[in-house]
Amino acid sequence: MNATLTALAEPNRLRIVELLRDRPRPVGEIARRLRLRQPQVSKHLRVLSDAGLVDVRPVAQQRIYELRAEPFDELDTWLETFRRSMSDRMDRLEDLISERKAKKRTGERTW
Amino acid sequence: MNATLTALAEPNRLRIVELLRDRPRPVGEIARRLRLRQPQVSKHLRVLSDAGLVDVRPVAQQRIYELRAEPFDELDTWLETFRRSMSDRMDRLEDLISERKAKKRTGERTW
DNA sequence: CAGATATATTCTCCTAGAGGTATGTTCGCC
DNA sequence: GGCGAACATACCTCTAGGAGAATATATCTG
Repeated sequence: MNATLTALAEPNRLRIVELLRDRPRPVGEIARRLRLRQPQVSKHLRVLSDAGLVDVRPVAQQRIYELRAEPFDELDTWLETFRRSMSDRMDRLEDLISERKAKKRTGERTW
Repeated sequence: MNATLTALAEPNRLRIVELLRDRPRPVGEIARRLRLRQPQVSKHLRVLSDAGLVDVRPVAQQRIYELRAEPFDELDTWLETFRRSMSDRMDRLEDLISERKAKKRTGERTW
């Protein structure tokens, strides 16, 4: 989880990931499109690979990098539980507000 | 987007966010629960606040911090488009494989 | 095998940012 | 008004990691 977030937190790595979202690509193409130097791209891809975000597939001298689904699924699951508890809290807050308004109408003391 | 990821990429900040997921809390309580020193917690909360991940609400000398929903919604949207294109690619790959198998059966040359 | 192409690795430099300690600030209470 | 509690800020130190340049490695072509 933290590995995934750390990997994605770097701006150029995020750009790389967004490039790979469309389709798998070789290192050189990524470097050209993002106007980055090849060694930097290789290094960023290394980090993404270590974090399990991408897979490599050699084709001749090229290395085709592509995204792996799992980390994104995990992130999604994590977010899901998040959005759930946050909307729960919202619901409770709204309940509290409705309750308050109701009591106000009857002249009852609120909170 | 990047601000959100950067804020969440720090381990202790992630722990703080997960603590706040349950309910809003004052600084001292966060520090106690996570066994962190108060200044560190304040600094991390500052980062989270600047990134728009939390809101503050003063109550006497306490500052109650709570999560904001928006950044998580954005992350969710971003992830959505991701999962969509990735499963699309999977679908296309599966199509390719089925097609290949079909041609193989008829003796036609594949790829 | 020589040369070209594609990529990875290494080293050095430099900056961002995390932790620690001390201090500032605000509020409540006697 | 003085004291304590809760929090923020400032300053210092130290390390992780990103950028750049040079070099190593692998593979294809002739």
